[in-house]
This record gives sequence, C-alpha cells and structure tokens, in this order.
Amino acid sequence: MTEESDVFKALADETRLRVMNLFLASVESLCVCEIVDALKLPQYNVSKHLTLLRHSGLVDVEKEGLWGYYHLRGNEPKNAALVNFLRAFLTGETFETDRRNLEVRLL
Amino acid sequence: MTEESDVFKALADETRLRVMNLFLASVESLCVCEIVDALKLPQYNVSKHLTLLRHSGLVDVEKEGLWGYYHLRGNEPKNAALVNFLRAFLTGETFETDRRNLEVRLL
DNA sequence: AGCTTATATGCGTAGCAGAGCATATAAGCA
DNA sequence: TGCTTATATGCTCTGCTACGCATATAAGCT
Repeated sequence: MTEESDVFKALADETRLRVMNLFLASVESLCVCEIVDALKLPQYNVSKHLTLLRHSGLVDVEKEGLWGYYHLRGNEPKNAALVNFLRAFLTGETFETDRRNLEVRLL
Repeated sequence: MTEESDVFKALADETRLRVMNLFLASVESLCVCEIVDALKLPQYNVSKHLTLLRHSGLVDVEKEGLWGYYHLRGNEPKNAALVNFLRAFLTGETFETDRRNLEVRLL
C-alpha cells in the first residue's frame, strides 16, 4: 500500500523542494546536469533526490542516450492539486535564485 | 528562518496525518483524550505529535483546566491553501475509520 | 578499443525522528 | 491533604535518511 505520508516525506526535504521548484518553473523537461548547475549541488546528491522523487510518483524520467530528462507528473489526478498548491507555496529567496540560475543555464 | 520544508516534515508522518484528518472532520476543537480514543494510540504518542504539529504552526491549543483543546490554524493565510488541499488528499480506509471512531467518541 | 561525458549506486557515517516506558506536572475533587 | 485525571516530557533504543566519496554503468565519440 502506498501511504499518503510518502508524498509528504518526498517533499520534506529542502533539496527536493528546490528541485520541484525548478520543475514548476520550466515547461520543458530538465536533465540532471541542468538541475545540478541550477542548484549548485553535487551530481550524486541531485541524482539520488531525483530517484526518490521518481519513486514517490511526483516526477518521471525519459532516457535519451546519456541524458535523463525528468519532468513533473502533474497530469496525474493525485498530483495535480498538489502541484497547484506547491506553485503558490514555494516562495522565498532560495527558490527565486534557483529559478534565475536555471534560466541562465537554459539560455 | 522557517524552512518551507518544515511544514512537509510535519505532515510526513502517518500518525500526524491521521490527527490532521480528525481536525478536518470536526468543526470543534478536540482534546487530547478524544484524539487518543479515536486513533487508539498511546496518550504519550499523540501528545508528542500534537506538540510537533503545534510547533509547525498547523494547530494551536487552548488550555482549560486539565484539558487541552487543539484546533487547526486554518485561518492563517499560510495554512488555508494547505488545509484545503489536505481535505481532498486524505482519503483511504484508515482516515475514514478514524473519523467514524471520533464521531462515536463525541456522542 | 580507449576516452569522455552523463547519470546511477554502493558503502560508511552522522544525525535526526519516532516508539515505548516511566515519570513529571498540574488541575479538580473527596 | 491525598487521590484521581488529563496532559506533557525525559530517556533510551532503534531505524531511517542525507551526505560525501568512490566507483559503476553505459552511451557517444575519435
């Protein structure tokens, strides 16, 4: 059984919220290295958090050669309301900075 | 600084979600013993989780003699959207059973 | 084949969180 | 004052989790 608390466990971490924030900010899928650059965190760290987010059902990957393109599973009925809530909830300096860094990186 | 992830940490626990579910189900404040009876968990356990929820800003207490009446802080702008989301999110057998047990206990 | 690049993962460690049990606090009542 | 009731809390143990580092995997390129 999938516990309801698992979704919150997935979000109960500063780094994973920062990752989610990036997904909310971009229409496109994001590869690991883009997230790494935007958050300025070690690659292994980001990779592990992405795996956890994927297992929680919040995001999904599509592999294309070397790259892994991660994206929100916002279409899932279970996630839609949550994603909507997150969009309003993730304010603050850190999140804004991360979004700016992502924007620069995507240029 | 209050981290955004703290709210999710507060909800990243099955027991605390069950407590929140009871608050969503009842208009009135709830005392600890009512929650204990509804959830069928040890008093010390419930008490600790309530303290944590209080520190996270999600609930508040009013002490009246021996009793502590806990209630949602759903009026807080920061909580309103979350409470709304939770109301739709907390489905499942356990939550329903808990609500029924609370109802019986409140008779 | 060998090198590089992108991503994942196993291991060890440190810290936090929840459970259980006992006990403290403190209010009401005989 | 002493007993009971409602709630809180200190302590210990245990398990999970995030981190860092190293390394594995595996695709593309020369």
